[in-house]
Amino acid sequence: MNRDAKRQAILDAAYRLFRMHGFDGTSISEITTQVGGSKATIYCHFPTKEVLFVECMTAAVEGYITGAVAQLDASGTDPGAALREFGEKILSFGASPDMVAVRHVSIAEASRSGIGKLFFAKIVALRTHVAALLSKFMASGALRADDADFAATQLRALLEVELLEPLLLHVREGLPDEKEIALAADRAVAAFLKAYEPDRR
Amino acid sequence: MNRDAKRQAILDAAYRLFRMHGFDGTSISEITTQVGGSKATIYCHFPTKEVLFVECMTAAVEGYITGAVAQLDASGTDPGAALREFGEKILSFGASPDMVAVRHVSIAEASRSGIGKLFFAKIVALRTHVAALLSKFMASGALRADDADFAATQLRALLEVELLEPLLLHVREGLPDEKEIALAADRAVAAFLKAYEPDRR
DNA sequence: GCAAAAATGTACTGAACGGTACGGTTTTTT
DNA sequence: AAAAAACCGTACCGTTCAGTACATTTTTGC
Repeated sequence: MNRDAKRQAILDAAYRLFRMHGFDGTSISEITTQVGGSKATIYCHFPTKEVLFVECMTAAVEGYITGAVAQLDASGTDPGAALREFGEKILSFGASPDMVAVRHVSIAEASRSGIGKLFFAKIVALRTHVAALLSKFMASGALRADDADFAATQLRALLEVELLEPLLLHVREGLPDEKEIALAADRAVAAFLKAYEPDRR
Repeated sequence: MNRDAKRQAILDAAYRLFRMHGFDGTSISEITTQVGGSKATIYCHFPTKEVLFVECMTAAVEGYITGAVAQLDASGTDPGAALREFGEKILSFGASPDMVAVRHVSIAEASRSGIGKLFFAKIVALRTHVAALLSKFMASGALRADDADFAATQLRALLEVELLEPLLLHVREGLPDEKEIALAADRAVAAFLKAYEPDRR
């Protein structure tokens, strides 16, 4: 195995364990037994446990935004259809067990090495993309003209409230099925559209 | 000091430390130095560290809902004014450093002894109260008739999204000032009212 | 005032963990 | 093939921690 491949294997195993059991709940020895080799090998790639943690969580969070932005389709002309489709995709992505776990750890270890700040920055980046789409609809008169960034924030809140909080609080587990996701996206987008429909006078 | 008083003193000190540093970050010895006495005393009141944790977090979460419901004033007749007032109160309460810390720990230790489930149950209880208020407005025609429970959920999402997430992710600290809270409540309630205004036709 | 119950201090156990040392082995590079 | 780098296993160090044992003192109930 290559040096880089080894390094990546360590990161992968560490990511999986950190994601499942958090920072304190994961021991270096555990990582070595998963990835093979010995502790010394890990400490020749990463100076401390915390550096290893930050590095693999950073990569995971980077993947989060990349995957989410890919769901955005700016070609539509009807806000309802476009937002519903985006909402379903983003929910089935963001409510997946992996992503819930990443989010969980990001909050739990928020004060450790700025992993929370990083996660927040990624959310802001995603919001910017959504805001651009909303801006387009506002310019065309399909939506009421208003602060597009803030509208994107509210849309995210409406999308996430129904499914994400129960998952984060471990009240339910597993990926909700398609019907449920579609329903949640529908209810959120419906409220959002009413809140941002063009003024009727 | 009374036996009950001692027990309460232990709970208070433990609560403060757990709230600040989480479960793993707090040691029993630390609690003893804060409360006086020795470890043996703690272990004669609580069988394990986890039981102590659950007991004081449970009390804290109970207080959460009690304090929040007390903010509800069902006497008003104008939804905008009533919800804005409720929103401001609930935000300045829920965004306080103590409550943010409780929420933080509730998520971080969600899988430990069902503290997450308990927290969720309390949120549902609060939602029920808000839904009753919304129902009243829906019945009077001040709001569009719809699922009041779900409307309360969406209202909470809109209220919390602007201030709470940055606090949970440690992107900002301290209690936001009154102006900011009023603004956040205003924006959330404005969107909510638009989404739930009676149909005009 | 006395007996029972509870609180206290100290010292300890046993286990887990992060991180290091080191000598032998494999892999890569030149 | 030789030299260099990376890898491996094992043993170890120092520390921290939950929880216990026990003898002593304080508080409480009658």
